[in-house]
Amino acid sequence: MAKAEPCAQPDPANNRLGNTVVWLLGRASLRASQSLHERLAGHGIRKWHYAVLAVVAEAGPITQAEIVRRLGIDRGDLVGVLNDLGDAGYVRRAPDPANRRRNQVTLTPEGAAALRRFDACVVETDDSLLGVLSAAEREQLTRLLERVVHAAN
Amino acid sequence: MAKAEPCAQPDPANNRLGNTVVWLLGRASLRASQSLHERLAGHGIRKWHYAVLAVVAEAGPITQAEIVRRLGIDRGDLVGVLNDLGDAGYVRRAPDPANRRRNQVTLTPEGAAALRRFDACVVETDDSLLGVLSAAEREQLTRLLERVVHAAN
DNA sequence: CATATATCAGGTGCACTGAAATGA
DNA sequence: CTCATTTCAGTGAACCTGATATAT
Repeated sequence: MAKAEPCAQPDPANNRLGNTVVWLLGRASLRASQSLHERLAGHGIRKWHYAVLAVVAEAGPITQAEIVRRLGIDRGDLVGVLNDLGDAGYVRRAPDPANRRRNQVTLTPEGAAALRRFDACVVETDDSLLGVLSAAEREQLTRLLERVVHAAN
Repeated sequence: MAKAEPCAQPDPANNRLGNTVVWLLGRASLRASQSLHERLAGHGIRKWHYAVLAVVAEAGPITQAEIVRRLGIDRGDLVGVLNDLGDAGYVRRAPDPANRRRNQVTLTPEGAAALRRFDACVVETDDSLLGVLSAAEREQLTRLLERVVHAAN
């Protein structure tokens, strides 16, 4: 038999960071963000350009305040992103005649076409990040993350 | 019977963001980071102060380059973090006599005591973030994230 | 000479805050 | 007057690059 040492388990007090979800999430998210950033940079956009384009495409004409609520983007940053997307001809921004405080943001056909090109970046990012997981594990991870995110309202 | 519509499944093409791991990771990580940031701010430190303190405690006397390798912290930012930790009396920084290019970073007893106080912040962050998951699911998530992070070397 | 380490300077994307202007 | 919406200005933490000084 071996010595009386208690089994040489990995001491939890000796791996403070690697055992915490907050730390693992940060590292995984950083890698994923970097990967996505590189791919989107090839199209001359950043992550919020893609996200805003996607939510405008899916939620139809939408106000800026509603985009903020759905995406969590900073309200000030959104102004700049919409300026960029407008300059590129991807969206139009017009005051809502029913409530002229609001801006209605609308997707253009050019924006819809561009979004379809950008979609590949996100898919490729997920694929490259999750290559070590089986399809079932990937699905598991997605579901667990969804629940954590939706709970943290 | 209802209309001939095909079952009203959530259209995958109509939820580009919510179905991608890169996006879910980003949102989950942001929430977790904010939670940790608040708690550590109560002790007057930020996340890298904690991480550096932890790795110095666990890896004994260690050089700055090795801290960078283990944590992924920016080499320039590490200089400022070590200045803060040194001013607080939590670590000492001295040139390695065997290789005077290197600095040996050592934990002080005050640093060890402080680290034990800070540990609660990370535990509380994980607990508050993962309250919706069962213990088994929490373990699952940790394992999946570990594999993703370790694969993305 | 080249290499490794530590430091410094600068820039960027992103999250946050407060304040202003406009209109319901 | 209160409230919501948009816009603008400024701040902070984190990540990145390049350059410098020092020692191997």
